Formats: sequence, structure tokens, C-alpha cells
Amino acid sequence: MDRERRKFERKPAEARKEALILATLDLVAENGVRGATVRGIAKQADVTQGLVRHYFSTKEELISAAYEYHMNALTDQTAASAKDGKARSRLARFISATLTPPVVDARSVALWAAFLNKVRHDAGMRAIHERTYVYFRDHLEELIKAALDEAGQSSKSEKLRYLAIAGNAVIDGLWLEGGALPDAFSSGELAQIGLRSVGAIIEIPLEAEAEQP
Amino acid sequence: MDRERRKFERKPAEARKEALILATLDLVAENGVRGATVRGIAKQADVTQGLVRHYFSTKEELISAAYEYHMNALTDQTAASAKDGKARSRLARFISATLTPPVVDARSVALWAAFLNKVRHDAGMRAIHERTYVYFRDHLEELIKAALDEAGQSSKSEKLRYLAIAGNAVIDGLWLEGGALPDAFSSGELAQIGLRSVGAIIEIPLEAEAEQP
DNA sequence: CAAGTAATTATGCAAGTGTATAATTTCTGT
DNA sequence: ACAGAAATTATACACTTGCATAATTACTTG
Repeated sequence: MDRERRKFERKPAEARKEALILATLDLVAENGVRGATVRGIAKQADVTQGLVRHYFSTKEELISAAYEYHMNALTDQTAASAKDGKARSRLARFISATLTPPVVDARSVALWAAFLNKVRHDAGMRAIHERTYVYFRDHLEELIKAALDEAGQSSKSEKLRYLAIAGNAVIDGLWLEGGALPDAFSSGELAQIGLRSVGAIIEIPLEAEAEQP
Repeated sequence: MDRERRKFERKPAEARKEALILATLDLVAENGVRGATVRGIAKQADVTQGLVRHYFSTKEELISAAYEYHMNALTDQTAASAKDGKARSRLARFISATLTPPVVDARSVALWAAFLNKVRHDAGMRAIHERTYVYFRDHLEELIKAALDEAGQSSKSEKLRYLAIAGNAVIDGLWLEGGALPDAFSSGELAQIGLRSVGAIIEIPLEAEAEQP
């Protein structure tokens, strides 16, 4: 009666690759890069070990792909928030997006930490890092410059450099703490602190600006 | 003629333990916790594998000891800086010490990242973390409160909480960036940025206060 | 100076690792 | 419906891993 079921299903390459990448990110976040074994990844993606190798000819390659995927997801989540509107408002929304879930998230921080070593040693990984990091920081610097100009304040490059570094540091630090101690902050608190702090540093109040376009 | 040399030397237990811990930290910083193999640690400490096991009956135990050793070293390096003097000056020197080598250092950041996963999963490691993290943050909050009182500003607990979180975030963020991108900042620049930023946040200038007691 | 003891080395083992290759199974085009 | 090709599974191998235990060696103490 019971007809023999298919033993597996063939799926489009892109879907399989993405599934493998997501499985990899899960395991890397949980156990680190070395702890994310090929067998573990296969199991997480509900697939046999050989298939991993079929799509990524080496573990290194899979790890790089996963890192790039993750970093792209992160930047996508923030970049979209800072379109249109007054400069001050764009800046505020950018900060707010960066300090709110899903960007603030334990898994993200765990991934960041887990990949750090690889980034330091592997040229390909470092290239991905540079691209996204510089993108983030330049974006922030641009937004700060626009806000200063709009407010009629000076935005000399020397001063701007300091403001971008400092602003970036507050945001990074808050992002880190929010991810590492998820229960230590109430909803919205991180974003509020971020807005107040960056506002104090650049001498432009930002708190009221986060909502409206 | 050539008398047969001793094949090894017996050393006091404490010296051996410390040597093993230092070797462990080297390898963890370089390759992560899983990458720091017992054999590698033994080799780094110029010793055979069996000896590691003789002093630390499990790898877990050695890793914990190394983490505790490292965290203690970090707090020792900062705590000493904030003794005596006016509150504003103590705060400034504390920030300055935290944003200057040897606290700011690529190896430290690498270690922090490498241990993060372990800290999340192991109760013993988490206890060590809580102790040092809370110590640092409470210390900063205390210093900020003293500086506010000294300046005649209000230091209500709600406001103080915000200031401590924000100040801590700037410092963490700068520490992170200084360690991750050692060549991106000139000597003393990080400390200067940290002082200016925290000063802006708490509305008390700190830059001139870093030197004198 | 001899002997005992603790530090240190030497050797071994079972489980897990990445990678390579062969054997199946599913799906598509005709 | 039926090849043929590509996706997927299955199996194997050499190497590393943490841990265990036995064999040496250096130092202390009487």
C-alpha cells in the first residue's frame, strides 16, 4: 500500500546555497567558526555532508559566503532607514535603526565576534569587512556632515573626522552591549541613549527627530 | 667530554601554571578557543602535552583560568589610574588609561571576541565576566557621579544610569576600534576623542584634566 | 649518597575533522 | 517513457583532537 517515498528532493542551486549559508550562520553563532563543522552544517540544513562540498568546494569558501551574506543583511537593514527627509531626521533614523532589533541582536554580536579572527587572518574576509565597515562609517560621516551644514555649524574635515569616530564608537558600543546583555535594556532605550549621546557630541538634538520622515 | 644535559627542568608549580596560561592566551588570541589545542599550548610553553593535563585536568579548566587571568590583568591596568585627586581628574585619567596601550591592543580585542562564545555558554566563565564587567561599569558610574557632584550638577539615579551607559558605550566602542584597526588612529588620539566625547555627554570638559593628579 | 616522590615525558586510543571519490536517485528533454 | 545529466547520498581516508595511562627523570630529604 504505502508507496516508497522519494528519498530526497532536488532544489534549485540558489535555494540550497542559501539554506546552507543560513545553517552555517546558526552554527557559527552558536559554536564559533571552528565549531561549525561541515557535518553539523549538513545536519542543520537537513542534508548530507557530501552536498555541502558539492556547492562549496571548501569550508573556507562556505564561511566566506556566510560572512558576506550576514554583513550584507546588516547593512541592508540600516541603509534603507536613512532615505529622504531633512538631514537631521535622516541621521536620527539611521542611528535609531542601528540600535533597534533586528540589528541589535545577540546572534549578530556572536557572529561578529566569531568571525573576527578569520577577518584578521584571511585577506578575502578582510576585504568584505573593509567594504561594509567603511560603508557604515562613511555613511554616518555623510549624515553628520549634512546635519551640521543644515544647522549652520562648521563641518571642517578635521572636526568631522572626530565626530564620525566618536559617533561611530557610541553606536558600536551600544550595539555591542545591547547584543551581549539583551535583558539589560528596555525596548527603545538603546536607541534613545544613542540619539541623546550622538546629539550631545555633535551639538544637535536628535531625540525628537527619530519618528517623522 | 660533553656531559649529557638534563632532559628537562622542574619548575615551581605557580611558574608553570602561569607559563601555560600565557601560552594559552597567545594561542586563543591567534586561533580562537577551539583553535588553541592542548598540543599547541604545550608547544608554545615548550613543554609536552602531558604536562598540561598534569596542571589542568581538563582543557575547560585551563581556558577558564586563562580568561580570569586576562580579565584581572585588564582591570588592574585601569583601576590603578583613578586614585586620588579631584573627581573630574580621576574620571579623565580613568578614561585615558582605558583608551591607551596596553589596554587598547589588538590582542586584547581578539581575546575578548574569542572568549565571548564560551562566556555565553559556560556558567563559570559568565561569573568571571559579570564580575569584571560590572566592576568596570560601576566604577565608571561612581566616577561620573563624583564629577557631577563636584561640578554642582544634578546626579539623579535615572540621569546617572543614562550617562554611565552612554559613557561606557563610547569607551567600549573606541577600545574596540582601536584594537581592531591599530593603524587607523594616531598615538593619543583615541584617548583624546574619548575625553571629548564623554565630556560632551556629561557636560563637563575633561580634555585638560588627563595629566595632572 | 641512596631512595622515594612528584614533575615531566612518552605512548596510545577512540572520537571527530575536512576532504576526496564512488554509488545512487531525481528530474528534464525528447 | 526513457536515456542522460546533474543533484544527492554513501563510503572511505588521513589527520587532528582531548584525554588517559604508563614510563622516565630530576630534585629533595633522611
